[in-house]
Amino acid sequence: MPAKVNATAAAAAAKPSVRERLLAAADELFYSEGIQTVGIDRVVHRAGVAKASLYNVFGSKDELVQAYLDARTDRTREGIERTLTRFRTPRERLLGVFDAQGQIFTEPGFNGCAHITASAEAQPGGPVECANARYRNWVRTMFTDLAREAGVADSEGLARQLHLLYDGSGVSARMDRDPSAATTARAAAAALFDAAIKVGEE
Amino acid sequence: MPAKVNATAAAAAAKPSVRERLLAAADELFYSEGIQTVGIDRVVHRAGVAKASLYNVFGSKDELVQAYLDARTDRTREGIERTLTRFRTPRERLLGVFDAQGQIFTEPGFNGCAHITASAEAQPGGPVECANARYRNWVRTMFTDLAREAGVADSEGLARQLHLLYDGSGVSARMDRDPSAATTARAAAAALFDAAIKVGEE
DNA sequence: ACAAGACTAGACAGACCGGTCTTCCCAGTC
DNA sequence: GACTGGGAAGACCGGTCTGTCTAGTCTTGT
Repeated sequence: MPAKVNATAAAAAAKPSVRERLLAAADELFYSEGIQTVGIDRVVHRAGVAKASLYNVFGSKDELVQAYLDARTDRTREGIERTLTRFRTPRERLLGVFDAQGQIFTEPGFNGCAHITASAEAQPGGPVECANARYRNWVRTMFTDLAREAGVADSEGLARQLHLLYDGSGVSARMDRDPSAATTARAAAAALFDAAIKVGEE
Repeated sequence: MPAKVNATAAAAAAKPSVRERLLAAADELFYSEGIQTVGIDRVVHRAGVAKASLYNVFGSKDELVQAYLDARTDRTREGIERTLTRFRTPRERLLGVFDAQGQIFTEPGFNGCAHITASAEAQPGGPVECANARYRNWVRTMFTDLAREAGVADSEGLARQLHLLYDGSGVSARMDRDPSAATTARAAAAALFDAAIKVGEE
């Protein structure tokens, strides 16, 4: 057993698994060019993997897309959580989400929120919609938790407002090619937060 | 000349022109199912028009898409302007944009902002991006004008914040299937507006 | 050494795409 | 009644798509 673990670990170090290579290729191509426009052939070629392997690991393109979106969700969550460790006060942590967003916006190759883009391309009822629901559920609960920890009475209501800013910021950063949308959203979030706190104090 | 005008007017009354039928069909199909998913054949069949006629009126599918988006922009503008006539005070008119949005969200067949969806499907640099830039430019100047008329000192800054809410509201209404996103956005807009007015009074 | 499974390479099928082109019909005009 | 031009119908072309299948190679455990 240890021998096998070492063997696979060494193989993973030398070369990522088929699944990882496929996910990496799918992420690069789907995110930058769109899901519909990128065909399976380009993904497998970029991954250096046979087509049959793709259909062995994932059953269809739809499932590959779903895995790509779920991986995006995980990476986004990790990035935000890492950024939030830099902040101490609850208010800073709440607004820090938009700082993390601004950081994402300035990364090379940024092309908007992958989930919004994928939603526009996918037909309703498919696995893409499920992945998007998971993502949006996480964002909302994150905002709700941060608002509650900051002492906001109507944490759920503020979270819904901040989620709108979060989505709108992503849309603007992509369509207007304006990374400063994050700072605009942060300023608006600060005003909404302060107003919500003031209401609670009354 | 008058005879010809009467003839074309009568024909238009009896049956919309080829261009109008194509635009109507494109609007129904592109908006509800997506641009990439719907092929030219389905559009011409729905419009009751020959394929050659489409390529006579519009040079390509891309141009048809552009015309479809521009028509959407016009209809949205008319709808919002019509709604705003119901409001008197500048504050009510500013927030009335989100009332108009809420009305759009509850219309049957609502499927999100057509421009955001189209942007996700189109490749950058194409005519779709130009149509989207026109739309977004109009939205922003509308918010800026309304904010200035309401006496907001930093009308441009508030307009950018409200634009984020406007976009986020459209995204949420589509992806969460929640038309109440408009009322959430309206409440947030009211808070941001009141905060902006208060800052100006200091 | 050898068997078994994982993986690659690529042909193939069936469907659909945007766009062009031909053919035919039919209403309006002299 | 002959002519004409706009539009309808749809065949057709080259290309691309997803997904399947075959055949061969390489690795790994025994």
